[in-house]
Amino acid sequence: MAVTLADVAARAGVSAATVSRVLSGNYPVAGATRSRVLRAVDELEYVVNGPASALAAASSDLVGILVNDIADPFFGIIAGAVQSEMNGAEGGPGAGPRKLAVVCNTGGSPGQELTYLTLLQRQRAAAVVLTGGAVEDPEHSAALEGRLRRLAADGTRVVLCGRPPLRTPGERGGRPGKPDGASGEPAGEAVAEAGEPVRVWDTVRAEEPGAEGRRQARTPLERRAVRALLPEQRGGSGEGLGILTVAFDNRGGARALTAHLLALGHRAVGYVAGPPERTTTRHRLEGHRAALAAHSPGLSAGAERLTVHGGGYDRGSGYDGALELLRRAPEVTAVLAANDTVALGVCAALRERGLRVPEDVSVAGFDDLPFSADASPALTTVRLPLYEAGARAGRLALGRQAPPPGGVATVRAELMVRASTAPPRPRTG
Amino acid sequence: MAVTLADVAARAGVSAATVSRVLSGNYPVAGATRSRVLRAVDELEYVVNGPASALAAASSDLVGILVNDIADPFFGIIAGAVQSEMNGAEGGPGAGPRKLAVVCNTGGSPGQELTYLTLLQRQRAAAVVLTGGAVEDPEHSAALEGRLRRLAADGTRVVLCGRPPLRTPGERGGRPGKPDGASGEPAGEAVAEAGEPVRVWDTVRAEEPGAEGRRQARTPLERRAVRALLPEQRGGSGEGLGILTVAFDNRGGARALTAHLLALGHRAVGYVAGPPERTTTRHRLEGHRAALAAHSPGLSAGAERLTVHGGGYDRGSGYDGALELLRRAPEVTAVLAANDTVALGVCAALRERGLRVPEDVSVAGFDDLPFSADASPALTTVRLPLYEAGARAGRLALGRQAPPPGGVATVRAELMVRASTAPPRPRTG
DNA sequence: CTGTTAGCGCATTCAG
DNA sequence: CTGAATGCGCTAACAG
Repeated sequence: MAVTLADVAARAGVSAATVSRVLSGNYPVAGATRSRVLRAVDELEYVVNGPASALAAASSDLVGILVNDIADPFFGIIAGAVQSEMNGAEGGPGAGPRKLAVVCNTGGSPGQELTYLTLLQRQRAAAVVLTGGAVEDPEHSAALEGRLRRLAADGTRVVLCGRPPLRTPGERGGRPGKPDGASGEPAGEAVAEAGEPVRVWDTVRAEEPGAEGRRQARTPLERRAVRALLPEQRGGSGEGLGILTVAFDNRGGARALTAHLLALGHRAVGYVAGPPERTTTRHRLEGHRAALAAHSPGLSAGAERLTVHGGGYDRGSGYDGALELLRRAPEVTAVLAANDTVALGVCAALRERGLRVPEDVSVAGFDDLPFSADASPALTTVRLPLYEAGARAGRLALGRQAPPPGGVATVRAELMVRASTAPPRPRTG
Repeated sequence: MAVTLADVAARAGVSAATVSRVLSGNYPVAGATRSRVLRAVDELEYVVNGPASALAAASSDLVGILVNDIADPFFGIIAGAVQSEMNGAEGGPGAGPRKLAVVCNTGGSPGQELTYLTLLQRQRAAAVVLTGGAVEDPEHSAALEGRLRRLAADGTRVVLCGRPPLRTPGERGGRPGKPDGASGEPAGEAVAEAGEPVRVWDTVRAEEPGAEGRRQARTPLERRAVRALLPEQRGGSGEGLGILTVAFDNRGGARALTAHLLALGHRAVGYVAGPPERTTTRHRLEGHRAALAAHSPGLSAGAERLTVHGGGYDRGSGYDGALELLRRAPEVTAVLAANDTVALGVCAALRERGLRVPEDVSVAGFDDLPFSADASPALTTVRLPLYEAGARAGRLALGRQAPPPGGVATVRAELMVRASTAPPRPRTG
């Protein structure tokens, strides 16, 4: 039904191979032939058959981006950044060999996440980018890790963006690896120190993209031999297979934020956190607690009671969480939120209870989403360079940028002090 | 490198054909053989090669969802709904033949839109869903239409969701078609009448999905014959090729909203609209003007001056637009916004100017996004059943639901009166 | 520079 | 019910 290469070849009076060559553009073709072919392509409105092409070349131009919530700007910004890198890649005329960057919405469900990875593996995706916090259930972690390793082993580039790196073999059962210094150290100071700033790398264009790590076994026989093995025998540990990570310094950011509140004089600081099983939630909470502990053991002890976990990172969770917090600890003079969206919900709840922000209660968010700056009052928050991180993840996924040392880049978080935080009101009476 | 069907077959001691059959599940296989195969699949962690499968079967399991702004919940809700339909489809055990629903972010750019459609066509996507308003540039419309018709002709299901149907041949150069009664009639009444309510259809499961309209020419010879023709000779007009539409009653909704304001007593109603070239903007504006005209010619005449076009459907546009509006027409007692997000920006700007909502100025949005109900004040708006519309679009894209009569379903808009609108303050002096 | 020749991995006849 | 054979449309050697 659809037009094929052969049709174009016939119309241009050349062989199919020649057509293929002008379209891929990676092979010398005479100018005259070239334009003749191009014209035929145009006249016939020919569009390459992706599946056939992928089959023959053993590579596809699909890049999957997994997000936890497609309606959340946090992911929108990252995903958009990843996509923008795909386009900038090669702007050849005609049917430029652009990558098809697509986003898959897992809704935060581990099952969906796995399903999408399988689907992408089936499509032999060129790369997969997993964004946002991971769920920490051990069973799921193992399954996820397996899938990712298999993907990587099959030549799909895997990049994590905004989630911690995969645990290394030495840490089985423990916490995720922390290859840089941005993790759970004593943390006496308030400023976030990140492993590696967002440096501008020389864009290392691979001359033959996709030809680096793939196809370990070249001849058919070798391949068969490898395939006869069971998975355990095949893969090795999977380390060094090139699962890259662009991590956020959530701990450092939260620490800075809490330190800011403490410096203002707050002592009863509530925390409306995200769902407990997510890495992002845990890391931010750890940073918060670290700052409290650094200030005084007493504050640290009371932290548990002042923490409320919401069901998600949405406004509703913030609203509900704030009400619960006020019920549990009406004395709070400041509330930290899981993120900016949650913070807005917190503000709404506070206002409804007749409390002014920041006069009665200070509120702070996280992420510095676009709306935070012009909310009223403007939100004090922690800025994460979401776009830059996403762009970098995109470049790593394309192999257009050298991997960071150790495969992990931690991206700096920056405290943004705005109008929603102020010193606590002096006690009257 | 990756495991293949043949490997599984070898390990299970059967032929490749048999493995293929147990995996597709659409062919009788002995129970014993079946389980043996399944075990081999499991042991080898076999994952079907999508490209190969797609090539052989001439069909893929990719479904593309195009959105204008991935960071906008409006699209998030619709896209999420479409995706949810993909999963519910067939929950077979093992590697269930789920569709890979994937969202592509055009950023509202016509060029990107076309690029993505080409990419999806290249992948031989099973279906494509275009969501949200279209850009009305004639050149782009023509190009877009061409692409869609070719997609449809190639067997890809095309569904429009939240945008008007493709113009019919009789209307070349004119407005998009309006097959139902919800368009630009005199509009004397305030209530939105939609073409067809969101009825619950009997879910018509096609026994052999994908086997309906495709493969018009069965034998190789027939196909060659067809392909030898030029596109113009090939496609026909493209009408009846099954480009389905789930349209929103933007006009009716806007009319109802403006009527509500007029009924409250407002006479100076400002409008912070979206970008002028988008269908959604135009339709909502038309509904607004229709309601003004229905009330009195005088109001209609002044409408132009009270309309400000923003650069997008985001908060910033609302903020800027409101400031511009106040500069141009400080007498406004009510402001309509392009959508809820814009409305929030409008509120922020008004507050900053010292105007209270709704005491000094009433504000209303559009769409009824989740945050609108618990904004402060709660936003008066027009509810569009985004999730239902997306779900329906998903079912249509899968061929799981009978197409609406005429290929177009218009979805009702419902006025939601909340706290952000009130009667205008009586003039003092 | 260009044509010819083999597959890529799978679905699907057609025989058994 | 199962196996062998064929071809989907394209790319990648390998000759010319």
